Amino acid sequence: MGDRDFDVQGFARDIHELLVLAALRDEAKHGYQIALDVETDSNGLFRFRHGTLYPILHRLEEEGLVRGSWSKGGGRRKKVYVLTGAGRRHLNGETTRVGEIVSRLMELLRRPGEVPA
Amino acid sequence: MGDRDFDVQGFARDIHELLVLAALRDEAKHGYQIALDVETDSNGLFRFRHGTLYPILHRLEEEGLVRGSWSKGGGRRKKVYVLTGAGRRHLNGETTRVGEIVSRLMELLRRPGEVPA
DNA sequence: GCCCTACATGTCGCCGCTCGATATATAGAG
DNA sequence: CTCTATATATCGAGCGGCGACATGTAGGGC
Repeated sequence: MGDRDFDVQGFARDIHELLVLAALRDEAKHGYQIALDVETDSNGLFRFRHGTLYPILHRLEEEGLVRGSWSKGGGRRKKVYVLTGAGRRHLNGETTRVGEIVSRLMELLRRPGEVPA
Repeated sequence: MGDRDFDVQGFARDIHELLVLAALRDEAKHGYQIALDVETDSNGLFRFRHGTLYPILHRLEEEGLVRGSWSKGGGRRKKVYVLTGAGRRHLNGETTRVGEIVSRLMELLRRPGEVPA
């Protein structure tokens, strides 16, 4: 089991990384688009400031979880990212792990004390 | 609605604060005991380093969510904390809020690829 | 009596991360 | 030709956790 212990800082970072990977699950997108989509899909709950987003994208690319390429089509210069195989596996695996952690967390927080409901 | 947007840093901090408040839900405890209990209750998943725990306790006391008093009984000097009314309300309210956030998060992360028409 | 470990609390500096500010550049509207 | 939205990038400030350091006590083994 993934019983390695929990790192709060890494957890916050992971949430952002996973939101990016999830946004790329179905189609390739450039950074700005990812930010817009995450905000739309979450009804404004989750949002990326660009000072946060771009460094994350660079990090993910370095780790081989996404691959970016500059689109040279006549329009604006955009760096389009696609999910790699490793990225997709990471997304699935970490989603499961995060799901287990939050489920255990909520269990502790909601535990109604000595009186079992 | 609680549609104010999401702060990752505050979220990580809140998790630690809520774990402390939850540990105090049923009985008053001193800091060291809180650390041991959280670790035990979570099977080692969540743990507090004391360099993290004590500052949090001080912060919670300043905010009036817990009240601490030095136990003078013959034993070691311990600062015993009890949950205040405000602390209990905070625990319940924030637990609900965190629950909603993680539920929306997992929804986004687990969303099976939209089947493109 | 003495040492060593577990208990118990506290502070401080480093590091990693987010965020706002700043910079640069282009497309399209008016 | 200016103004705004698009689009990417970097840097400094600030926040928060973590490891290290500091301090002191209780109790068991010898």
